[in-house]
Amino acid sequence: MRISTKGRYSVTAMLDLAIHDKAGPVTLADISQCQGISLSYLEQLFARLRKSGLVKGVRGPGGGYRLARPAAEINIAEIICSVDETMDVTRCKGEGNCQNGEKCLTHELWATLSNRLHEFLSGITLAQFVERPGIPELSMQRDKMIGRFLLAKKQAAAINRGVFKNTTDIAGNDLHNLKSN
Amino acid sequence: MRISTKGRYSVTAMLDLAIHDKAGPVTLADISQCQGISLSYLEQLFARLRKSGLVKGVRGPGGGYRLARPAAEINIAEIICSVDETMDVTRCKGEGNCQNGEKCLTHELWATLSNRLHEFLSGITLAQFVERPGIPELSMQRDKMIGRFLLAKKQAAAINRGVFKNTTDIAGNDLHNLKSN
DNA sequence: CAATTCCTGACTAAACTAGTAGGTTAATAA
DNA sequence: TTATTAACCTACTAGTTTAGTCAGGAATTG
Repeated sequence: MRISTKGRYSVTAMLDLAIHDKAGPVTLADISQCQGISLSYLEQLFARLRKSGLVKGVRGPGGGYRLARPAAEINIAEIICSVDETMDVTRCKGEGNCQNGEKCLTHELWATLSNRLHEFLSGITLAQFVERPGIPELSMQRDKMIGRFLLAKKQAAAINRGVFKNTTDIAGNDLHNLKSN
Repeated sequence: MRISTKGRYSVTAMLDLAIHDKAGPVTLADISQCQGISLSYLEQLFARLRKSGLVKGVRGPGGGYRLARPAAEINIAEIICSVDETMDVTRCKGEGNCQNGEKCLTHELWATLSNRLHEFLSGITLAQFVERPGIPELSMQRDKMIGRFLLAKKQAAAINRGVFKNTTDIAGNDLHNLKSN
């Protein structure tokens, strides 16, 4: 496991998705502007997130990205691993021949530490962050302030088209069961 | 906080130091050979560890590196931070102006996660790993197997010179109070 | 004295980061 | 139907970091 800016960008973007998940897809252009990350770079990161089955893209106007699973079922370790391909844990590459055909001790110790770190990050879900008290209100307030009108517009349009009639999208997770690309 | 191979190398090397601390200084050449890390690269890493006050060097024949403090007082986060200079946590660099003069939400969330990670790694000491059952025995056994005779020789020589008479070096931590470079 | 080992600085190939550029494809709105 | 939107894809790139080499100097020991 390795944690760099790449992983941080991805976690940040995924949190953004999780916060706005109920309002429909979030465009990369939106995230790019809000978080100060270049659009093309975001596209590269999201290509990996998509391949890992963490997000799904919705094309066309009103499209964007949304979580492929409920926020409660996505943990931080997954996100980081999908963009920062795990670095080789040991020098001997599993062969374990660094000490006369046996694994040397420190490798084993490091592997243990590495596992513990992974377990720790696996235990933290996106939902845990989004559901902290005050976050939804703050989020909505700030989106209005900065000009994320797109989401509001999209949501209104969707309601007009009757999109929300047959799903519980606005309230939660049912949409996650729909088929994707 | 960022975790890369650099940090892994350092943690691995520090664990090696901790394991052999009772037998006296460990040479970088030793670690280099055992862990498969180039000597000069190790020297660069140890320059930082030394500046951070985590290790101290002992020059001359029979010299090497040893922990500057007892293994129980050195945690993993310190080691990683001393070689992998902490990356900037947020885009707005503490100015918090990324959303109309306010910190944007995800930055705050990421900062929280980052802190939790740091706390987690701070809570793990070198001693916790070294003192796991069976480690000292395994360590000694393997050192003999692979040809870490240097340590044995050094230790014998030290005993002959009476080095261990006035300290509890062979048993523990008293040597840590001696002055260094 | 010679050998050992830390210590320092300059240099470098390869990899990674963070982006740019220039498209194509699918869905929606006019 | 046509224009627009936004995902999706590929190739390229300046700058940084990684992981290392090389060449020497300084302290300590035998």
